[in-house]
Amino acid sequence: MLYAGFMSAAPPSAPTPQEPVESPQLLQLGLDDEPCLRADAARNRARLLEAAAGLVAARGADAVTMEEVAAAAGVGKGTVFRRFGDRTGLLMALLDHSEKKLQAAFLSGPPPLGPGAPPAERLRAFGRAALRRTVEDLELQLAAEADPGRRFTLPPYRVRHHHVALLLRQAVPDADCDVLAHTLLAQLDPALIHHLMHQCGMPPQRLEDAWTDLVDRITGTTA
Amino acid sequence: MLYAGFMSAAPPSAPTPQEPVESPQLLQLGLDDEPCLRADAARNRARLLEAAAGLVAARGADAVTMEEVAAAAGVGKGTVFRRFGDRTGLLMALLDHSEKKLQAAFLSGPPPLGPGAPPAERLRAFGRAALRRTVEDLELQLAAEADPGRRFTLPPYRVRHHHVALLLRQAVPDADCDVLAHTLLAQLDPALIHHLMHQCGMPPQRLEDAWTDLVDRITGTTA
DNA sequence: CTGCAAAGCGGACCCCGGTCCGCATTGTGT
DNA sequence: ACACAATGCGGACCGGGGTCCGCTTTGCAG
Repeated sequence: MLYAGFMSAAPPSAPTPQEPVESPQLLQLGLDDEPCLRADAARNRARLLEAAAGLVAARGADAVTMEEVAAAAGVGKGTVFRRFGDRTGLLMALLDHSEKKLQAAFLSGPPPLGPGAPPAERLRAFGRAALRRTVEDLELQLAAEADPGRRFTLPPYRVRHHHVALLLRQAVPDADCDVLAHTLLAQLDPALIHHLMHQCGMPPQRLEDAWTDLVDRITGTTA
Repeated sequence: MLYAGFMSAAPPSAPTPQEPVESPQLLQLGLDDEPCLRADAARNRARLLEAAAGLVAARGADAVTMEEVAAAAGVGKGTVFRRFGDRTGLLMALLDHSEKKLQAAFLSGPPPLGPGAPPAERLRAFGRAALRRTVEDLELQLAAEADPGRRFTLPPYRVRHHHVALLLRQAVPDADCDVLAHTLLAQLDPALIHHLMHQCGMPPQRLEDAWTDLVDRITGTTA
């Protein structure tokens, strides 16, 4: 399970010794953020998030430029990138709160989402929850989708994948659950949701039904 | 089924009256390309493709810049964009030939890929073929992935989706085949393939097996 | 062969994401 | 209180994708 570098042919010579960003690669399991920054840094971070949220809300995620955010927060462009790594990082930070809430719910909340219900049941609940959460701020999720290559290595995805794979192993021990989990998660991909809802005009209910049906087929359960 | 604009909040005022590009939005069903260009245009197009192919082969897809391609072909940058629309367009044009071949094979080739075999059988064959074809030039496919939003509206994807949905409707008439087809196709996504093979170290055989297994589970077949 | 509209060309230009590095701010040890 | 690392800041800078518009080429009609 080495989740290292990944840039195709980039020489891994110097592992870029300066890289605070945030939670560089590790699983974000809920409650680790903000590794005690310096006073001014913390203040700027807060300002940036606020400014970004405001601009995004006002003009839509992909009409907002990094420089604008910096300006609105009253800091320099470099500061934004130092803190959040890149555009995707900033956008993800904006989504972080609600993602954490979802994570908490399916990792340790009450059944059927959390532990306690049978796996197939939990899978169905997971899909419903994730779907609704995604629909809430679709636009932002969409804009936060990194270049296709990184998608699967981003912490939020990894957590979801780990969870779904776990449930699958309980429900269908004879399947290749690692791969299957990716397939299931694909049906919750913001880009797909957007396509189905906004371009094909499907109602959210249909997506929930499709998820349920898929889980039923794969686990062999009949609802 | 309106597949219009799609840019979230962009004013659709002027539908950009000049847009030759190629096969703007329609299904590419095999044999429509090159709507008779002017002599010089055709020559430049050929030169560009050749130059691009050369550079990509030599230095890897994402180390090649549009300006380089233009220079190598002895034309101006503007010409590249006029002909191919954007970077993705150029890359896709490079993949066009092999994609057409695959399309021909599953649309009208011999069974089990083409018509004649039972649907579940055809689905299995489709996955195998698509998988192998994708592995062949993974890097290019990866680089050609557009921004996530456009993925599902690109002609090659639409053709595949249409095909898979058709087979599904025959095999499992009671399911939501439109959505299900997207789910199946997700397992053939170049980005996922790359992740599983190059970052998780899975052998191609395992992906083929996973596809077969998935088809079996969904169609209820046991073969 | 010639004239002329349409089609195509090309490179200067813009924009934006991302980097870099000399300077300013912290906060800690004494 | 002071000095001095370490940490962070910021804006000049760069590279590459994509656009624009005046000029050239093409090829058709007469």
